[in-house]
Amino acid sequence: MTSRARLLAAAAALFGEQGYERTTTREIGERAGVDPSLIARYFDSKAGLYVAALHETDDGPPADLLHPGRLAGVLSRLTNGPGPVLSACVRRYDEPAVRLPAQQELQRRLVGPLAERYTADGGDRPQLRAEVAVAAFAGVALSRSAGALETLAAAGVEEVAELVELLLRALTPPAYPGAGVRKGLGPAPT
Amino acid sequence: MTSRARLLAAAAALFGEQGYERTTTREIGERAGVDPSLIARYFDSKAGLYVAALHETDDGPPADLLHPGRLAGVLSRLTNGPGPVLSACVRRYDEPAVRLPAQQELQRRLVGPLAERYTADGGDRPQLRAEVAVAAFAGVALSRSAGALETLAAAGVEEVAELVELLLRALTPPAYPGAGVRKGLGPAPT
DNA sequence: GGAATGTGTCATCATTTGATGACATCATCA
DNA sequence: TGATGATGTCATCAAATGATGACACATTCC
Repeated sequence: MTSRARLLAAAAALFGEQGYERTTTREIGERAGVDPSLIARYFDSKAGLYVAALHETDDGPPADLLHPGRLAGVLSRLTNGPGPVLSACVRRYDEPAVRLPAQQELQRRLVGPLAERYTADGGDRPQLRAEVAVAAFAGVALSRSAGALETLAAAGVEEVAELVELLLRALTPPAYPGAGVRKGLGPAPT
Repeated sequence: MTSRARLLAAAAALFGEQGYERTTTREIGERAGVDPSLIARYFDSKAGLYVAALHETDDGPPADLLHPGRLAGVLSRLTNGPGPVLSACVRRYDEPAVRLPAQQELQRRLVGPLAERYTADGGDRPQLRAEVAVAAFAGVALSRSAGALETLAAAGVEEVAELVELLLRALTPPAYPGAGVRKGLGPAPT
């Protein structure tokens, strides 16, 4: 594997585990087995490497979080760390060169698909509900990997996914008070 | 106001706005109008000041997040920033001297009361559900102040509180699939 | 008055971090 | 062979940051 690719992989992993600011270029170089100065050569700067690494963790076409199995899939993929995209949801990045691309990825991968589903289901403010849903999901996923909530951190992926699914479904229009009819929600989770 | 108190207030504000790591002692000193070296005198270290500031933002006896009005209250108090306690939920603090106290405050102020309510309501794993609820709430609150989710950041407190209440209520036992009976949940939010 | 204690001011240190440039090494190709 | 460009190695810089100690000033108390 080329040094450039090694740097990219190491950066994606470390940014995902620790976030942008707490990851140092020296650390990236060490994990990649590559001199850190090569970061400047191939990506200009740490911020450039971050942006490049963002697309590295991309896993195919974005799927709805409520798509069967997707929730558990995303959760289990985050056992090694929160991932750069979800971190961007909660953190305040000072450098715009970092914040903007992360924001776009967030919208494209998670918020967008959910907003489509909510729109299709009808009801008010689908975009807002989608963002609340993603924010809540991010909170759970990040808390789980942060470890401050011990029971949550120790719980299994299945268990957590089940509860989060309840959360996300609560935001679909039928759950609004007064709208009593529940659409088909698929089989009840075990 | 004494210099010590000024430092404490400035620290509580800045730690809340930016988190622990991104807040520098010089910044705290500047906002407090006090020489940063006094931090070492009164609180030993930056970590010591953080722990002291944690209790500074304490607002009376901890109340259940589902207590009427409390949700909007907490949310509106966070307009200036996420607050140190919620940040601790999602972030991975390396220094144990910082992580442990923050973790305790989190449990005492937010998770504990919710767990009590969930326990009283019956159902499985009240502690886990309480932690998921707090994590989801933290995600929404932090995302709102982080600004990466634009619609959420622009939405009013009332609107957001209403949606978050839906989330939290979805975790009470009656919302589990198969348990169709809804207990009295109080008046439906407007 | 004078010691003692508390409080504020300043200079400075050691470390970390992102970035840069000089130089060596190697591959490709004419 | 020798030139050219890509790639790797190393030393080093400038800035930021937490921490520390020396010193001055004030207040209190005997």
